[in-house]
Amino acid sequence: MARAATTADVFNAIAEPRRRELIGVLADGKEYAVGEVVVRLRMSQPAVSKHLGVLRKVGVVSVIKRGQHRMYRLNAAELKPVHDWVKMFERYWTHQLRQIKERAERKALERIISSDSGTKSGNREE
Amino acid sequence: MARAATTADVFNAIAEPRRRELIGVLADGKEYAVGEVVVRLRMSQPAVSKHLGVLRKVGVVSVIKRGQHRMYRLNAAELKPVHDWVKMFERYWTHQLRQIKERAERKALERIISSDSGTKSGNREE
DNA sequence: TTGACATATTCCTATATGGGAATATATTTA
DNA sequence: TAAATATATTCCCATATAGGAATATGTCAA
Repeated sequence: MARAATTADVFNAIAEPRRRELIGVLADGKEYAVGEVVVRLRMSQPAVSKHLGVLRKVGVVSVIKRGQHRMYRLNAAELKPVHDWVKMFERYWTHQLRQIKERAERKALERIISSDSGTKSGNREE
Repeated sequence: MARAATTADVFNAIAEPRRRELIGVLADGKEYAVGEVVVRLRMSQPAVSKHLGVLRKVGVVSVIKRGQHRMYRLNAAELKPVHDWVKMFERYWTHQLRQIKERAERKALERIISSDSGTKSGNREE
């Protein structure tokens, strides 16, 4: 099997740096025409259109026609799955002092345990 | 140019669902041998090794040899860039009531504006 | 209608993938 | 030393890219 499509889910869609930049432009919640994004990011127009297309397929942006322009708007709620997933690890870098303390305690505990029964690399249950 | 390598950065590395599952196993902070992961996720051993290899290249996991085992441990701090980036959009889905109210206000404002000067799709500065 | 403008789509190509199968490389044990 | 065990690596291939260039499509204005 090949790599999953960029349009497979939000995680794949935002893996591309240019697309994150794109989202960054739309981050103020206002709507932008393709041409505006082209100017701001100094990308080619087809590139912008394609990237916006990917983001639209996963729902991260939405479009409405207005005259000859297509106005793109961020649909930030679609980024929530990413936030939810990575939030699980928040505690690893917040509260640095508490974290350092806990790590020290854990190491001390490991020392005590390993001076106990040996190295058999036991079956960590199951 | 082709798509960026999965080892290019954390965003690309975690785009693959199996790798997020892998990280999920290591999420308790303990160290795991490859074989343990193979059993827990019911993936083939080469697949696990390869995925762990990707995660190691971007620094999300670290390895130490212990006997004939390679013990993998999560290096959660490397996920912080993802957290930092997506945190910018937190406000869009928290405080739902406030959010709904703001959206209503915005729409009302837009109605007022559009009944004003027309559709010229003005140059949003710059 | 014709032309100017805004955007999307198609065609191209080098590149990397993920998975399965087979195999190589340790390391422990008998 | 040889077998067993744990893990990594290689080879294979179908698939999808991202970007540039060219072009198609759609919309407004004269």
